[in-house]
Amino acid sequence: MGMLKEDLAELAECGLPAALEAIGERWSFLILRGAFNGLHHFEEFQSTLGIARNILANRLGKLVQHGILARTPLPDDRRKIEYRLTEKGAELLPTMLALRQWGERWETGCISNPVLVDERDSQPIAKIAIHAHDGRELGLHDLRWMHAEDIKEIGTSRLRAVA
Amino acid sequence: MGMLKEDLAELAECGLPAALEAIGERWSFLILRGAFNGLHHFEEFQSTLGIARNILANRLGKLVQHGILARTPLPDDRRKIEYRLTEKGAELLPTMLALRQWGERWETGCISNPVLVDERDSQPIAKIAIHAHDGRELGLHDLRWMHAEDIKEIGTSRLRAVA
DNA sequence: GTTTTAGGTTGCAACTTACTACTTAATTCA
DNA sequence: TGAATTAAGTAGTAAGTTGCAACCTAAAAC
Repeated sequence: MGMLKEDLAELAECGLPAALEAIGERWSFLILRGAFNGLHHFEEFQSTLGIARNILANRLGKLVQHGILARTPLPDDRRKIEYRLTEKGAELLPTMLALRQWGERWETGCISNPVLVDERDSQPIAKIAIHAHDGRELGLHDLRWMHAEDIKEIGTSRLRAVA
Repeated sequence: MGMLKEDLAELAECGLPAALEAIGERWSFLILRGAFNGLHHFEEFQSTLGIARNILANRLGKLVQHGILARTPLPDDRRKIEYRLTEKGAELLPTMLALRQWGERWETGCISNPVLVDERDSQPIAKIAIHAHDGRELGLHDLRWMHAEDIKEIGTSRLRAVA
């Protein structure tokens, strides 16, 4: 994969540091995984993850501040607080899956429950991968770094995916 | 997305904690991003990222231990150590991109340099997304968690993607 | 053979995390 | 209604991690 040795300063501005600021602390990612798997309450997170209560309170608070989780007291039992993924939080799913798949492939060596499946046919999802704008899957050698300014728009078959 | 309220114990065994053990510490991810963008030497990482030298040494050491970076003294100047991504490390690229894209979409609000493009047509890659085994893109509502044991193999059109 | 460079290590202060016990408010139970 | 329980969170303190600056070592350059 060709790299640009220049523009290293620009690295500091990319989306990664911002993302890590929001979810890069110890436990944040595991809390999110819990949320994706159906945990919604303080005590559920605490007993499932075994995290210290003050750290959990702190992390939940930060995730809420960042708009990743929504905090709602339930109307029928106002002691109970429900933490639920917002759209912003839910959009971390591809990241989570990619990291989990990597861990399964290179660290644990085995696929673990529960498995995410396509609702239509109950078959496991494909491995998270890099695709061209037209849908072709790209390997590491099909890729290059480029300056945004140098990219020429061409007749885009089905762009819109780039966000 | 349907969740299973059971098997929370199993969460502890999934690939995520293992992955986080390897790259979940502060700075590790940014060091990797540097490696993806062409950094190879201690002083390059240090001056580009502004990380403390002892922390950098510690993190590089852990990444090497985990087989994510390879450490090679250069033959023509044996003071110089080259850190280079292994295959295992390079396979973190989808995770990195997914997280970076999320950060750009939800935190910084803008796309930043350098951009990863398809070498064939120099167009930016598609957004990292979740796909069915047959290649259809899946939204959050097309997904369900399931026990691996309950999944029936069916005539797999082009499986092999599941890892 | 002195100086410079690359890649570290060391010591210490500041910050973060973890463990345990306590608090507060809403709900249930007797 | 009043006592016990539960959900969520706070407080105190010990242990671990991070960050800064100065120092070290071996190879290369002058």
